Amino acid sequence: MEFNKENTKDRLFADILLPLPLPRPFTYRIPDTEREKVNIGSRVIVQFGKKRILTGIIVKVHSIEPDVYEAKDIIEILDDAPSVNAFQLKLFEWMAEYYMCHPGEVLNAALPSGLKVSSESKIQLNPNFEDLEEKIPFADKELLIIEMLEKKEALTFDEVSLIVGKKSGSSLIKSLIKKNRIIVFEEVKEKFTPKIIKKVRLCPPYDQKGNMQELFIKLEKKPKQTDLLLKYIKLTGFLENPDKNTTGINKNLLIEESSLSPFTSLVKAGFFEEYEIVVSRFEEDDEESKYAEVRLSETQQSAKDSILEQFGEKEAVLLHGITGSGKTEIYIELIKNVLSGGSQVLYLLPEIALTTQIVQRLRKIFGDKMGIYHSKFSDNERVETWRGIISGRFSFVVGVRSSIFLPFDNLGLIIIDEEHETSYKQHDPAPRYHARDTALMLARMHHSKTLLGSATPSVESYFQAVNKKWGLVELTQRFGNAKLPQLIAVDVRKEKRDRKLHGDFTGLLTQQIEKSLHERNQVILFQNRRGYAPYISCEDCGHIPKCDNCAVSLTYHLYHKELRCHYCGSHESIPTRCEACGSNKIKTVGLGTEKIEDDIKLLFPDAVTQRMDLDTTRKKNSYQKIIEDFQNNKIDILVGTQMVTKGLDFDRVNLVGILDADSLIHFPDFRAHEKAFQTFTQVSGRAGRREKAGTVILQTSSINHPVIGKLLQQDYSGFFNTEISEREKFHYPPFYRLISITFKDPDAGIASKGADRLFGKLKYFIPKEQILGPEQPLINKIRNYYLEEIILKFERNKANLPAIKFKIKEAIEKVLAETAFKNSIIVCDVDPV
DNA sequence: AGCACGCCGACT
DNA sequence: GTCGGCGTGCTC
Repeated sequence: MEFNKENTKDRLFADILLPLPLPRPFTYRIPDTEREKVNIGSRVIVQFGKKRILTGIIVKVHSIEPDVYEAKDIIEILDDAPSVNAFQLKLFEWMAEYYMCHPGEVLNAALPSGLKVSSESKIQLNPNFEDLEEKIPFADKELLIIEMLEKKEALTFDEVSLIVGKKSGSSLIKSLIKKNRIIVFEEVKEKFTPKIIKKVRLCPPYDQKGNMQELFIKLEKKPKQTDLLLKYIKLTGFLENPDKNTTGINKNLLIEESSLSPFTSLVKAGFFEEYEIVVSRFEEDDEESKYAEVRLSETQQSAKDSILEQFGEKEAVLLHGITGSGKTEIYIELIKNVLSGGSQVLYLLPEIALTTQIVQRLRKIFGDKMGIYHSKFSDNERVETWRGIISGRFSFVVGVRSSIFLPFDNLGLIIIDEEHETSYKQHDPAPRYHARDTALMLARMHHSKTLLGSATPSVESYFQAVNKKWGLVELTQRFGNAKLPQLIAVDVRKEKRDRKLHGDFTGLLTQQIEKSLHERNQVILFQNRRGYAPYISCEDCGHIPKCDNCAVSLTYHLYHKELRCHYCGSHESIPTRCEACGSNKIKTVGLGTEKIEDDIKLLFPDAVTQRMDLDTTRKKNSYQKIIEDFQNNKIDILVGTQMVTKGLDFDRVNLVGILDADSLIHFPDFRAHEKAFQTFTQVSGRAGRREKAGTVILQTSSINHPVIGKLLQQDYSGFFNTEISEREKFHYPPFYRLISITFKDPDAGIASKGADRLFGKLKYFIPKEQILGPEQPLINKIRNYYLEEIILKFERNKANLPAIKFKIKEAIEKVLAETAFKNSIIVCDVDPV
């Protein structure tokens, strides 16, 4: 409902949603000067508290004057047209309610920081300063600052520190304020800065071809300037087509390395003019974009038809297609359909997949209609994508988790690729949302359809499909003639008995690696653990070094020569002697990617081995570099973590080794089997992309484990059936919904007491058998906070969850209000992954 | 979340 | 005696 801003003489107020963890919007007065610009969804600048300046969003306009407090004025309305639309506001609200957080936290996660104004504290001389008798003494450094302010008018705190040194900066400022010599003010500025390039063109009348002769005569005795003019003519093609002068030329293209002075003379003489234009940070195609042709196979075509047909009655369809079955082409064709119908498309991908080949491929097809939203993008680039959607420049966005927040107003299709990926769930700061589930809600709001794709669907999604809530399309053949890899499990225990083990490598695996290398093929080795060894231990007393802040053993990193904590990132040097008993017999236990890399280099000294994990890909382009090297056959053996399981399609990989299947399978979590099945299937998919079938070797000590069995047969539905009955039996998703509540406190006793207290409150409205815990999680201390966990289980569609969530929040507030728990933090995670 | 106002220890 | 520790409560 739009408030009639013309027909009222009343004072107008706006409820402003602020990007803070506060329960409700705040009411500000709209100054008469801003009345015309008032729109729901527009950004405003307001003062919040004594000095904070924030960007908020107008969520309501009304004329009800608050009676218990004086509403402050909105400082400025930043937008002429809303930056946030009604769909988004509705989605934010839904997320806050569903994920048990504050709407402001959702807003904070949603708005790219380039859309928030920042304010910076600056100092200036106090105009009212009077010291006629000059009796106030100033220190030398203070005088220095005053001198600077007389020249520059205003300085930031950082600038002050630069002048007088880092330590004394703030104390000098304080002292000057005290002496009334300076005052502090807040400078507000938009963070987004458009990209501007400097251009050059000929001034009239020389923009006419006929006047060229005259110009050359004028420059007769100036060879440098003549050269520059000739260069301009040559680069622009001015003589062939004088219209080219209107678009001019990039200044730095004209100048290049040469001296500026001939150019400056030409400008001064009025022959050239310099001007600036605002350009996009993204490349633009000049050609009228015509979608490149993609030819679907018969199977793909019928899959596509089936998807469209099922969209007729269902809001979502799950595309279950084995690795290499050609899902991407189907997506592309569907996207084309929707785009030509005039609707928008969102294509969600996990972070790592976005860095790979797929984006270039889509770019070739969709050209500049396609926007990208990626966490490695700068703020300015993100704002351009955001604005590009509002302006209609982008009707199709490929993006990561957070792209569900973009200002779509007419979605026709959302594609969630690699639907099972757990990285779609945000863990740490609130909102702890799942992009897949949120996208389904977003689609519903737009009356749009959702296509979920995976080779190994999550149990939850597959359950929706087999229960006919969603449509289901299955692709069981690899595209073209590509063969499925052959999976072999090797019993590590048996090999150990038979003394066939080479360190951590079974006889079969070493043989196969040798064979692959000999055939000039490539090998991928997977180990889901980075570092050299998960921990080190003293051979004499068994002591294991632990992190001081977290309840985990420290991982041994050979390359950096340190022990590191994978939870808080702290590190220390490797001890030469046991810190408990002084023995120097310290051994490494278990294996990580570093050790595998090391051992492989010893076993196969002639092969080029590269490691790919968090530690080798931290730098911006290192991931890309490794991929390229691998693609160009500069690497024979690639050793890596999860990272090697995603979207790497290389023809020459014919062997994949899974070093230790057991650690994933036996991980203490109800989703461990699912995760193991998915991960192993995904890595296996890297082997053998063409006619030749690849080989996957799986080293395990639990050769008879059912998950291994299903995996070897690549029997997804068999796996699903076993898994789903376990889930039903033990009351887990998808039959039950989970909410995890973590109680954190720097004191272990208080954490435990607090969790008990919360439990006591919860049991009044939640049946006891639906509350698990409180219990210490496996890792019971992270970053110096002790953890206690309570898990709540609610039978699907039976409980009134919104009401229960409300009561949970009340209970939490009550507990936190007790003084004993003043340092405690309580975190709710809805649908934890 | 951040920032101010407010009450107790080690220093110019 | 003050500077500064962070504890509590509020922000339209």
